[in-house]
Amino acid sequence: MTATTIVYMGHCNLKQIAESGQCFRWKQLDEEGNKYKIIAGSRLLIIEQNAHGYFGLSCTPREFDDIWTDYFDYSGADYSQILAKAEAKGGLLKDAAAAGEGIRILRQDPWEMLITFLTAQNISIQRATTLIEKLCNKYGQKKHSGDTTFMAFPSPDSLATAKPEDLRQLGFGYRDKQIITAARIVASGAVDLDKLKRLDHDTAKLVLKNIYGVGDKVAECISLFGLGKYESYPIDTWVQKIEDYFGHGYIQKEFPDHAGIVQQYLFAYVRRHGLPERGGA
DNA sequence: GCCCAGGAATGTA
DNA sequence: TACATTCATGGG
Repeated sequence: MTATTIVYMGHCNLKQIAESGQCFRWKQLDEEGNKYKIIAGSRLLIIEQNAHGYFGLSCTPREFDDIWTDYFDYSGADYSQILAKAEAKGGLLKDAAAAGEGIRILRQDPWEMLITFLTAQNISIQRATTLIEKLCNKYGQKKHSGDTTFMAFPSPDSLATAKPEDLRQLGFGYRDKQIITAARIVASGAVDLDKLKRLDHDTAKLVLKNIYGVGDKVAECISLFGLGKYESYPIDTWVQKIEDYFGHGYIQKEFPDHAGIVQQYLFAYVRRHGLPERGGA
């Protein structure tokens, strides 16, 4: 990689983030899961995790400061504090913190999150990754970074003019209309996703759910990964079991400002260890 | 062939 | 409010 910049990033584990289900355009480049090609919007970053929290990056120090520190969420939450609080609770929360240590909430483009989680509904993460790659190849713009060529995430304009039958042909199934109508709403300016960042969570969620195909879970994912709202709490089929275990609303009550981060730890736990033995908290 | 995959919209009671 | 059904498709 060219222009190697070495930086320290605490509480960051690339493999953990890559497997956390929030990013669909990370490609593992080595055997161990220490090196990835990341495409975010229309940017590319090669990143490699070395020992003791040091990382090699394919960008200049200035690009790291201007773009990637924000992407990796180094201007927001104090992860060590949240981890410590979860550990102190003991039981499953302690185990979840251990299972999820190193996960960070990536601050991604809300437009990209909208289309990504519309795509990912009711299919496996692996299949969603394949579909999104096809979408970028067909509707994205070709970009260059050094000697590497890559496809940027498609613009709203580009997807707004896509044909339903073409999306079907790619394998999107019934999501074709959802994606095209969402693209048209954003391309027309009827919904300004970036402005949602300045609204409170509940209001932003109402706007999102008003988009055809966006239900509770997808809205929470967009809010968490695209709007940077840590209080968002996506409840999927796995986390639903966790809710049954703790009692409904327990996590959000105990971590009102950071439920989404804890949700990521719990998700990491159930995917690795399966569901906990019995209920009660 | 059957079942599931980090769901959402619609209909029914 | 709480369930049930439908929607497409690929992979195990």
